[in-house]
Amino acid sequence: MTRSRVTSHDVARAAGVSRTTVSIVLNRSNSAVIGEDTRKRVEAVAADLGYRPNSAARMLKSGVTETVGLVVTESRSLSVDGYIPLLFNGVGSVLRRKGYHLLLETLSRTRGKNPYTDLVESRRIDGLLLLSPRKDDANLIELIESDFPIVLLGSIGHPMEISVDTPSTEGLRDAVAHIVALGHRKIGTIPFSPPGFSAADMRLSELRSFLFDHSIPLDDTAIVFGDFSAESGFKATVKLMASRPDITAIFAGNDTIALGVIGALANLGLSVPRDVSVVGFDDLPFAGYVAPPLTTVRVDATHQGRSAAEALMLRLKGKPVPEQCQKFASVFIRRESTACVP
Amino acid sequence: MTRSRVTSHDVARAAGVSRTTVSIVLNRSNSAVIGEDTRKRVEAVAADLGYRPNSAARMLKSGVTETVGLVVTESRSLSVDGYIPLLFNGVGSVLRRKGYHLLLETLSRTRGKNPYTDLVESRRIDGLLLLSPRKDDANLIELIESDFPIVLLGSIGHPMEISVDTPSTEGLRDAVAHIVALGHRKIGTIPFSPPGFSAADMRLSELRSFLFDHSIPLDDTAIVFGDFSAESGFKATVKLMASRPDITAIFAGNDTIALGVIGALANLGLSVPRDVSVVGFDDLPFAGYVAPPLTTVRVDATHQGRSAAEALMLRLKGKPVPEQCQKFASVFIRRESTACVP
DNA sequence: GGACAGAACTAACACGTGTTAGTCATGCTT
DNA sequence: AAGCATGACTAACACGTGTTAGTTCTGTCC
Repeated sequence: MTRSRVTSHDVARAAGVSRTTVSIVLNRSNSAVIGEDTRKRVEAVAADLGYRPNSAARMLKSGVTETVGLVVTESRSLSVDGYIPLLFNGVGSVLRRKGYHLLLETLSRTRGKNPYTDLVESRRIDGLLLLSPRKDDANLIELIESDFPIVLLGSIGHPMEISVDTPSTEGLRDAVAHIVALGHRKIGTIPFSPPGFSAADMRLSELRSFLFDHSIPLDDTAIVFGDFSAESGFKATVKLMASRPDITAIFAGNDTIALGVIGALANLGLSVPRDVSVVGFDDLPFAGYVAPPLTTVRVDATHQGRSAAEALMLRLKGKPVPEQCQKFASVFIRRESTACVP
Repeated sequence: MTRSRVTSHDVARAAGVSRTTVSIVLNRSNSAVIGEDTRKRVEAVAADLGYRPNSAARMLKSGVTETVGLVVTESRSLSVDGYIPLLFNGVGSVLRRKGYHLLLETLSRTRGKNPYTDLVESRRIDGLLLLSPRKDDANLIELIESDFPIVLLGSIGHPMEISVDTPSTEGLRDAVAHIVALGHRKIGTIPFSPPGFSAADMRLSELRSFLFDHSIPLDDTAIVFGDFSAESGFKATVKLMASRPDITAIFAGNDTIALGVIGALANLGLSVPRDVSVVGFDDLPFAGYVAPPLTTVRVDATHQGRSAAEALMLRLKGKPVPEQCQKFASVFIRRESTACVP
């Protein structure tokens, strides 16, 4: 199309050898022994002509695309949550090092059938990273059981799955202990997504359970669901404080929501942390630098991305993925958005 | 590898026709007329067998990959700036509709030679979207002049370039007028990146010029460079206020930096907007929901992404890209992070 | 002196597709 | 009745690569 490309045939002719020889030299294959001088000459000519193997031809022949897909469901809303970019960074750094490419697929919920199956069946990718998998995804389960290399970021509890998950347990437990120690008893929460997403569901049930350990109930009036964004945090807080003005501490589903929570409280004339304490989640890069600096639970998104990519690389080589790479501890980070109950 | 795939050959045999007929039917080609009943039969068999054309073979034959590359330089730091995800969203929505795929490439600055040229020369993509291009990028200039389909997000002023840019002019002018009307005369700024990036450079020089129109100088002591992040905004503000405690208004390079600015001011015991006014940039989704809601200059990132993708689609079809699609006005958004000079 | 091993290569196939040129009926015009 | 357009297909090539199964040549061993 744009410019007539230089093929291995051209290199062969220019170097006065056969195309096979060129291929063997450039791929460092040892299916045949090539003399030192010939090898040098071929390499020089290839560099001189600026030869680049056509990736499509190579994929076709070898069946390997050196590409992995990263699928982001629209619900794990790409645009408003600061978590995903960090994850990209982690994934990207590993893939770059391994010479792999990343095919980013954003799903609209409307496309009902076979969302990522297309990628797999058209042989466009060697493996798949899937963000925020859903348990009720029949295509996904089929894909997992077909033994296609796939790594989940977040678990759906399937026995054959390989997942890299960030359970909130430790950090959240410490956060609850911290809040309770400060004297708070009337506690609300704004999960980062509507029910159905495993990570949010798990955080919510863990929160309930840890509070219960301190004999503090978390009833439905204290829960208003958000959707990743600061806007949802703002609106949920307005609703929450209208129905439960007695609340003195709020667990936000993520740091972005926490920003909205603080914004809404300020709008209601309440100061953080003097009147209400706020705990975030994720410890996004901005968390320590806003007003007030966010008390939060750190989940290392970049690390999760790296680990997922590394797990997939292992999987692509047919090697087993060690269990201990699949879980990360979270850590409670105390800053200044929490204080004693007024 | 995983499972022996079903090829067009299999479909042909199962339907009792030739492979050519299968290809013609499924591609709705009109290089030959196929009878209605045959067509139905082929389609039924293909669906039944779950046939998916092998993309590598198709690429090889047609020379079209139906993939575009999106290159993000590391400096336009993916992880800390909320602008890029919005851009992705815009790009993604267009590509999805057109049936294109997105190859995301993150560059590390260290890889000196031919960063994205590889993608192009290995014929892995049909076109390229490049974020934050640099004027001193020799590879880029060569690529543009080779007539490869490439759309820049941000301009480098090359006569042959096609770029989708978001000049800050209108919104920034209004923002300056607003700040001046509030009585501010001692004004500082924290650009979103070190010198060298065209967008940041342009915002800075426009800011200087608009201030000059009101006879207000912007000398070097009032400028501390940031790097997209809230952290950089925080630290730059600490430095700025230490050397110039007389400043009463700060133009932040983007909204994320503005968060850090507000955080730092709070840390210094200064309240926004009572003691110092802060103007953000971009109007990211959280801007209206933080405390205080950010006065900012709106730049529609999603729209920019969409337009860039559409421009590239046109370019790929060999059609001209209309000039008016390549520039967007910015809009001043007044919220509550600005107030009268104390 | 012939067998033989190995070095240094090459001819030819296969990967799965899209497309061009060609075949063979069949019905219609003149 | 000969020509001819048209409908309905198919054989065969090309895309650029990696690889298997040879082929030629040269020096060495019995």
